[in-house]
Amino acid sequence: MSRERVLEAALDLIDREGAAGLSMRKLGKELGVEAMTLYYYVPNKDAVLDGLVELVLSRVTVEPSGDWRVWAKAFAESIRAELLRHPALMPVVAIRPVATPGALGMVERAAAALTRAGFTAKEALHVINAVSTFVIGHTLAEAGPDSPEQPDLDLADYPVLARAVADGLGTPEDHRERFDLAVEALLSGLAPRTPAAGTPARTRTAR
Amino acid sequence: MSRERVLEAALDLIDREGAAGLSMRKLGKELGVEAMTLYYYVPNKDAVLDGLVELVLSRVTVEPSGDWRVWAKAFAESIRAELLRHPALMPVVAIRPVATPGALGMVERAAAALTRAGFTAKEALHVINAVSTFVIGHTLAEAGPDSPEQPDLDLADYPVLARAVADGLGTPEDHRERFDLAVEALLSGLAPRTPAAGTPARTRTAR
DNA sequence: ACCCTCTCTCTTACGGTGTAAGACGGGAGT
DNA sequence: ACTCCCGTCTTACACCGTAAGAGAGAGGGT
Repeated sequence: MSRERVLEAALDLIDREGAAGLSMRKLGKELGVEAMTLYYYVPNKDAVLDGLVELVLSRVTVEPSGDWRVWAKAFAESIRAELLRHPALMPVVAIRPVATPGALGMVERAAAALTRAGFTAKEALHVINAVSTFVIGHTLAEAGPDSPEQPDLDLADYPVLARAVADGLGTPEDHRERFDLAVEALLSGLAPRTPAAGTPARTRTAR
Repeated sequence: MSRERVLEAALDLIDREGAAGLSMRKLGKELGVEAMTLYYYVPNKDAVLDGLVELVLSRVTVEPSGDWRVWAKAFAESIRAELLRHPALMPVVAIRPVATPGALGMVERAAAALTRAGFTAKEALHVINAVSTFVIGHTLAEAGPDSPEQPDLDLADYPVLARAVADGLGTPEDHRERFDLAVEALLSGLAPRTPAAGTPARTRTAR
């Protein structure tokens, strides 16, 4: 028994029964142990949730080399992929900011690479923020509980919407398509404000 | 007493005590009534939450006229503004898809305007999706519970990050700045795929 | 006058939740 | 043998959402 085993079982349970289905008692049962025993390995339920988010996000990869737009897109795709592996965790991820050393390290690496591409430090963080918040927002909508789909009230007196649905809006491939489209749009619109990019910009401060 | 009064009080309570502080019993007390009485006006707690999201989102405005990028940006800003008015509601908003007639009507109007700007119906919905998911993701990060701010472990062995923070990353103005920056980037990167459009720019390079 | 029905509110109760406080067994170290 | 600590369990509390139904009061029909 260990914190890791607890987190692992919790992730399993959430994948299987949804975020609402995770309770300390059930989690204990899963591990053949009484609920209170968990508190020996984990301070409280929130810590479990935080641990899960950290666990999933720690599997995201960034490999900053070459054209920054290329690896940034791969970064975005990596986040989306890891998140989609555990759709039921999305509401949890959405809510909790991650500030673990691991996550910060990743951000730092990406930011450093961006400064090499001509961005200032602050701009670099803006880019990372834009990409990651976008991916979370998008994936939330994609993996979240699908809309109630109320029986017949929302028929087609929304012609444009109806047309789009007929053209395949909402299918899984469509989700991918609109993710690609939007990420590319976002990245293509981002650029170092200082026009002298290409080669690493000279910084005025000693580093 | 009415559904509206219930929702109003619920929003108040959430603004004051956070999303976790909203319980049927407290909400009843707020209205001088027993908890179970609320169930006469509302089928269950989830319906209250849904109602709140709808309520807040119904105050978002779109006025599609002129350059689509201009009103789309205003649209994005309107969403952000309404969401920021009730930060504690963010986690709730993030989780629940809205499919009320009102919301659909808004989407329909925006989509129709976009088709007039040269987008296909599906592309139009993609644009709306990109903008709204982005705004939600971004605002979630902005208004969500701020990071634990663990005492001293995360000092500056993250030089780029430290530099950015020193430059004002994370201040309220910075949030606005990066929102503007990102929305503009996103919009400038979006365009009807079919080049034969009404008014939009015909240059394919990002400005 | 009666009663009936409808609208609204309350009471009681059940099965769940997170977790604080502390008891208990057993192996390790001296 | 005695102590100490580690890991687990028991019990308990305050809270939650809500199912079931009782009861008060108003209003109309006869």
